[in-house]
Amino acid sequence: MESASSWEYNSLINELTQGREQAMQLRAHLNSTPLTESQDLLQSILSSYEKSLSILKWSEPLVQPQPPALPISTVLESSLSVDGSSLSDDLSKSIQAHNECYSNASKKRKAMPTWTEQVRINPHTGLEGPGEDGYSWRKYGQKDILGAKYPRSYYRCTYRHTHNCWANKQVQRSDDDPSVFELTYKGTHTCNLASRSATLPPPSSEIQEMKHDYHHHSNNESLQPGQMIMHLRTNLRVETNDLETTEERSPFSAPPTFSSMTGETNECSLTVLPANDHRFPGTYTPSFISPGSSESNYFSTSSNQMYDFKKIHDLKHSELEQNGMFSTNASSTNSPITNGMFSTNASSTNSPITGLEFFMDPVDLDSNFPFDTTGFFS
DNA sequence: TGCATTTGACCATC
DNA sequence: GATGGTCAAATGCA
Repeated sequence: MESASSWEYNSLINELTQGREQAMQLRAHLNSTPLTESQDLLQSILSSYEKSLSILKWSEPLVQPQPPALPISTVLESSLSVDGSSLSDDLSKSIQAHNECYSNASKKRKAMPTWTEQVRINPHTGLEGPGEDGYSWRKYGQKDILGAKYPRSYYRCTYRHTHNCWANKQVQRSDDDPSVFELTYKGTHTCNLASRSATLPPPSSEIQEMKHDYHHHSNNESLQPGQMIMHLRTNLRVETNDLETTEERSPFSAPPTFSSMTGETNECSLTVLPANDHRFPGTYTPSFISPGSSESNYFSTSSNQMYDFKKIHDLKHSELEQNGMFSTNASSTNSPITNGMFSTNASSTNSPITGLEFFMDPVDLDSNFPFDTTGFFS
């Protein structure tokens, strides 16, 4: 069904695509002369185009049913981690793969959606870990797994009884790389933002232990934000399995790249491995971290709550202001790209992912779109 | 004292 | 019977 809005949508896609192509040409020219600042700026332009295209493509009216929402971090990651010449192709393939995966998964539904993430603890800062998705988890069991070097921990949402939230997750430390944790999420949170604890609980015991070890053996090194971003970009890996349709979830959080699909089991695996792609200087991080001071003033892009971004996206500015989610303060100085930057707050009590930044290019945000970065640079 | 974690036991599935 | 997942009493901590 072709409509005026559809035509406008396509025009917008075309315009953005054209702008991106031109920016990429400019980058090719700039590559011959190492002008770091210009390239950073150019990268931010490209990122903006990619994000816009991603969002537009995901928010396009899809053939029913829509795919389940998947981590927006992976959407953003995908748009940045591919080489500059095939961004659209990769995104299209990802969307197609995701849709196929979803289609397969729908044939064999299980009781709860299940997906897996792999996260790595930063050896120097301990900034990344499985307990840092913004939700409040309560450990209810630990089990030695056959063939696994480390025990598996079982967590459930703290608000299981109070808010009837049946989200679970399992944390399994990797045998091959002890700094890597595999997180298996089962079920989606129904406790939502409003039910989350204002002061988030401490990270998983495994993470605290790891952080202790790392800090003990390291020389109190700390990575600069850019380094942390690159580290995260290099190590972030997200897999999804047996994703279920959840109407409340948004296409904004769909995974961009399905590296593998196992048709027989209807398991869909997503791998986002930026690997050694250093062409993009890390203008994203996958997680928004709670400032820890309010339940409603943060959102995270972690797997279980990617749809939060959509919720925020759907909010009118007035609503955002009323909720105190954002206020204007663009005077951040700790980044080469200062305009329109999200920066995570380092005070989240249960997250070692601190000090990370989420850059937003000016074009992404309405000039009236308020953000409060006041507490982000403490 | 209340809450979170630990850990052995129990249950379900293959 | 083996294994994974969950329960619940015991324990620890602030």
